[in-house]
Amino acid sequence: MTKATIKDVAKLANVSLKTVSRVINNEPTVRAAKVKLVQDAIQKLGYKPNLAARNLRSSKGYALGLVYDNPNPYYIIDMQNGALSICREMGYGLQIHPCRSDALSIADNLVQLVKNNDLSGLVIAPPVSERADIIAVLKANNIHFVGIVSGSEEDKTLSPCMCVDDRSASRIITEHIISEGHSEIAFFWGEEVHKSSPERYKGYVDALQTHGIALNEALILQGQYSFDSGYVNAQKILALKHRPTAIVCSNDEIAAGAMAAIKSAGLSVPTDIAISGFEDSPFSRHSSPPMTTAKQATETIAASATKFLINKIRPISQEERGEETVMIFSPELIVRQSTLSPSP
Amino acid sequence: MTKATIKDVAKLANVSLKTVSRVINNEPTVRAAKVKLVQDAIQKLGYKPNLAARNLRSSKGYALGLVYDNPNPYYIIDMQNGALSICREMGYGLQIHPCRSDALSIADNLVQLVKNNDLSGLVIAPPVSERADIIAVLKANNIHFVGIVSGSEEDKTLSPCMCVDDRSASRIITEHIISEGHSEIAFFWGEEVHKSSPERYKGYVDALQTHGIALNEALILQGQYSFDSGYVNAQKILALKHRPTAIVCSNDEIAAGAMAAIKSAGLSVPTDIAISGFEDSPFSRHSSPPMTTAKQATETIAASATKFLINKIRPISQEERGEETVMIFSPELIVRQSTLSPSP
DNA sequence: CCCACTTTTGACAACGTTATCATTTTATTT
DNA sequence: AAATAAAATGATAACGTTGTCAAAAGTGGG
Repeated sequence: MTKATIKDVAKLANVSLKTVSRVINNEPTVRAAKVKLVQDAIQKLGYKPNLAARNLRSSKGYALGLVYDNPNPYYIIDMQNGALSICREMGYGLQIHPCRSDALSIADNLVQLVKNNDLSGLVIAPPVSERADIIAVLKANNIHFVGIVSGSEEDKTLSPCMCVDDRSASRIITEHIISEGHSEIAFFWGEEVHKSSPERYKGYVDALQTHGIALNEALILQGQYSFDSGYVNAQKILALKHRPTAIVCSNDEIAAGAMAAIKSAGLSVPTDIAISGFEDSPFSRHSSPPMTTAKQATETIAASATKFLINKIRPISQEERGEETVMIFSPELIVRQSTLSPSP
Repeated sequence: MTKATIKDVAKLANVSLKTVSRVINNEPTVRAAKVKLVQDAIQKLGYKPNLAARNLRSSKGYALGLVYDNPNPYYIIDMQNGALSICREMGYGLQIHPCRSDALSIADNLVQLVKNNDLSGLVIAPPVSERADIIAVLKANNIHFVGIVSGSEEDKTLSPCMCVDDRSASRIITEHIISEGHSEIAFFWGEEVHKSSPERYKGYVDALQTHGIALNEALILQGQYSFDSGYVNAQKILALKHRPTAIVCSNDEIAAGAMAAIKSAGLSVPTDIAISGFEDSPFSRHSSPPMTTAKQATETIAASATKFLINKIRPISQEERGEETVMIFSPELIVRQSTLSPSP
């Protein structure tokens, strides 16, 4: 009773072990009548296949791995939830694997991870997904994976991947700001290791060019994806003799930092300086004023990536299959007060 | 080369399969000389045990599950990282399992989860860990687990568990506020399903009693662990003809909401009303003014829980063992401007 | 109704490990 | 040095599933 095996099921259904196995894996070559017999027996015994045995014989793994190196908990959680929703649907477990993408040994670590935990594949978030060397090692070791990356075209190299079109989104944000009457617009970078940051920068540049606004190097500041970075950079901007009237920030945290700096200098957002973020973190809605930002459908993207990966891994069951290797997702502009010029 | 097995190792080391197995599982009854032989062979071949085979034969699982139902990403991430640090050290994988603690089927789901994914045990965060019915089912199904709960004594029932002493921490926060000269102090609850909230309430009451301050029902408001709840409740408080001079909030998000409401009513924190939170979320440091709060060592707690669980699961290897069934952790008071009365 | 052909089925080996228990080696006692 | 106990080792049988391949059962054409 504690543990029904295929043997028990076979006995009860009066068929061979192999036939039961066939039914379980719904192989097509079993007569309908027997299928029913077996299924009833399975039902009656409450039989559950033994994972270990199955994996041993078929050399398949236990779960998928989710690899990331990202300081933003909101982002990670969305990612996890997206991946998990599909894993559950498909009967996979999900193991998480945060890591430092700048560690030297990371590629080997990932290979180890897969072997040691018998994972069937990896879903890899940026920026790990954007490191060509790591990807190469994975491919060399025949590890199934799918990456989530920033960027729209060029990087077919990194396939298979899900792409987030940060560039367009950033362009759209910037154009929104321009349409609010600004022409002196600063840009705050995040880390360069995250490819999203250069992409977002490109989008900013695109928008300026389209509207014939010249780039002003003095208004473009390097930094990290952090509150403090935004704070510090905003102070620098405030110290300029000729201040910009808007700042496009690479993410919400930077924007929050910038906003704090501006307020503590006695100025106001958006009247004195307009601010935009990127990511739509919960706090962007709660800041005062609420923050204009771009919302990535992180959960959806992670879900798509996971679905793609599982399809890739699975013994091509009939129709499913044939999804694209590269899918593109476009973040959505969310306009809030932090960029809305008071009506004249 | 692709895959070395025990057999290969045995051949190279010129010993039997079983001896190799013994070395791998460091069983004590192998002569040092042979151990060395075998280890060298393992080294040379780059041998890695096959998880599936091992699990099949020994009917053990190879990953732990982390179960939680908590809307706070910072908390979850800390939990995950704490658990993961130990898992890695001990060679376990970690599967995550967020869930709705109010779902009826949750206990069964957990049992399924363990069976389907061959998990060796569960680390369970509140509030799931606090539901006696779920715990009972787990015990009935012989599933190894450890819970993380709020509360200091009474609940030996829920053992094995790691306890967070929310009550004392809340008392300490409240006493700090009293020592700043307040005596009209409101309290904002979180959800009652989280046992942390009643515990924190008790701590608040303890402090008032100790200092001979009478409880004022009008200042005690139900709510949820959310920004909006804090906002709404603060508005209610502000509408009172006799306003309190401080609010003790059940967590940081509530506090952030309350702070926002107070500011948008044109009042100031802490001059008009002092505010305290609980949890030390990153944004509590970045709010203006920065927020007094209590910091839970979430990562440490999760790590301890995980270590405990693994010790429990493992074939008692010599010395290790004998940890307590109930461990208590005390959050630490962090004083920031939101409760500091301006010096007179 | 028989033969060739396709579909369905089952017997048995195999996956890589650990458990059991008998055997050999080493240590201890007399 | 023999006898006995203790420790170390190995041969072989599991664990529960799927892969292989041959046998059995249908199907159709003549």
